[in-house]
Amino acid sequence: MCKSTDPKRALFAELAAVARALGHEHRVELLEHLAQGERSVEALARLTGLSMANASQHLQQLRRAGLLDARRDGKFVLYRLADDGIVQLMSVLRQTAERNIATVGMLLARYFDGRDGLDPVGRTDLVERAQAGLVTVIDVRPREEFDLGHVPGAVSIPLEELDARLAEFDPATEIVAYCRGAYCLLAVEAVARLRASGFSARRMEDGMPEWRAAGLPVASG
Amino acid sequence: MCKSTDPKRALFAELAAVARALGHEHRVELLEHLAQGERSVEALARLTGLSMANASQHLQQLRRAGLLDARRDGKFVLYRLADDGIVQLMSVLRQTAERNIATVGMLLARYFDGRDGLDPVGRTDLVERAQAGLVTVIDVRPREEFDLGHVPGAVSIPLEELDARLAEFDPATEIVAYCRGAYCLLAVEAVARLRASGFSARRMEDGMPEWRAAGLPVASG
DNA sequence: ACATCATTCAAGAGATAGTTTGAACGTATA
DNA sequence: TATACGTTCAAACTATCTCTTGAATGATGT
Repeated sequence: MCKSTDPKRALFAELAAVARALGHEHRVELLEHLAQGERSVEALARLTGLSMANASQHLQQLRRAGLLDARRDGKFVLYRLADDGIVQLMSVLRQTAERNIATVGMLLARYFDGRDGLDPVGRTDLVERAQAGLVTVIDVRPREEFDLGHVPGAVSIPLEELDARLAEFDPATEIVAYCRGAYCLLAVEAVARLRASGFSARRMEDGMPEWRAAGLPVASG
Repeated sequence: MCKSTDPKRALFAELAAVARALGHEHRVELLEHLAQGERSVEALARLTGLSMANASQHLQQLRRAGLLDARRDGKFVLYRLADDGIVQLMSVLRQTAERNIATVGMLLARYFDGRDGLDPVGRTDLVERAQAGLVTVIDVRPREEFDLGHVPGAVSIPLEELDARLAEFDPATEIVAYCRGAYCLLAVEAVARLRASGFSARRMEDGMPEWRAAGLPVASG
């Protein structure tokens, strides 16, 4: 049998260490730049907007994980990918992210689609108008995110349930949809589908994080 | 809003979020078990030695990253991989780790050393050769895992039963054993015992999760 | 209703990671 | 030798992650 418990754990730890090295936005960005060729710390710091010390530390972390090699050339230290396979790793990671995170796939697929040219609804007064029954506010994020906090009076309708639940809406009332925020297009998609079904629908500006940051009331549970 | 100052940054952040979900030893181990099929929290906690609460939290983290789906069945919550592509992601991650981290290579070498130095059998053609009677394929995982899906034509012989069932084998036919995957040593152990008993035996490359991910036929029940 | 079991939640202590700051190190040019 | 510049180091603060504990939730069976 897998008398492997010990060594297996060690292998899992190594895999996790490599994954953890990829687990920071700045390091992903650095790798993306390095995929195009050797770069100095200074060049990378400039490209990413990081401080030199910060960039240097992230690069060393990537090197410790075996993802980068470094060599000295004059006063510069040049970093490069340790292996072409790392490009493949990034590529598979991106595929997984695109399959699994609605945000990414929709961002890439429909960003320039012009589906949402119309003006979004502002945050102010939305709660009062919702509670007065003048508009229906729907939260199209996954239900777990709704549970963690949502606009008071909003109804949770994850995007995948939307088509099945069109009957719940009053055709005479305008629908306002919102989602995660800056880069999330769930609400854009929801508005497009609602309009295609004949409803009056608009998108709320930004999303939940901005709502929260604006100090507006948040309901939960 | 969905219009971004920098959509690239958002993409990097999503990639990093997925990678970070893989960036912990326990979560890698959980994924490795889930690659075999659906499992309850209790089963995973037992398999990994984690407390229920801890296992639950790691599983929820993986689900939030889009790597797992969960469904309720009676009093159990069953988790499974959200996508077969995740097996590929793990596989590429493993390749990178093995290429780049000396310790991984050393660990693997130490474990397979002397027991299974010889080349494993590839997946291709294995089904035809098995059905033509040219080889005997045995599945040495526990029977529950066999029932959830196995290589067509394979015989279920959990490792504990192997010694008692040696008489079932034709000494003239080569035996190919497989188990859970790259880190599972069930098949290595089986091959070692079969060879010690005078049979011609080899290991199949990887295991069931990779077989499934390769789109090859899977028998069940 | 009640008890039971699997799972999740909530809160807190302890550990780890990220960023900034300023100083130290190495290499090149004056 | 002295100076400039790219890079790294060290320390400190903050934020985030991990794990444990004990209670709450949800489904099942008596």
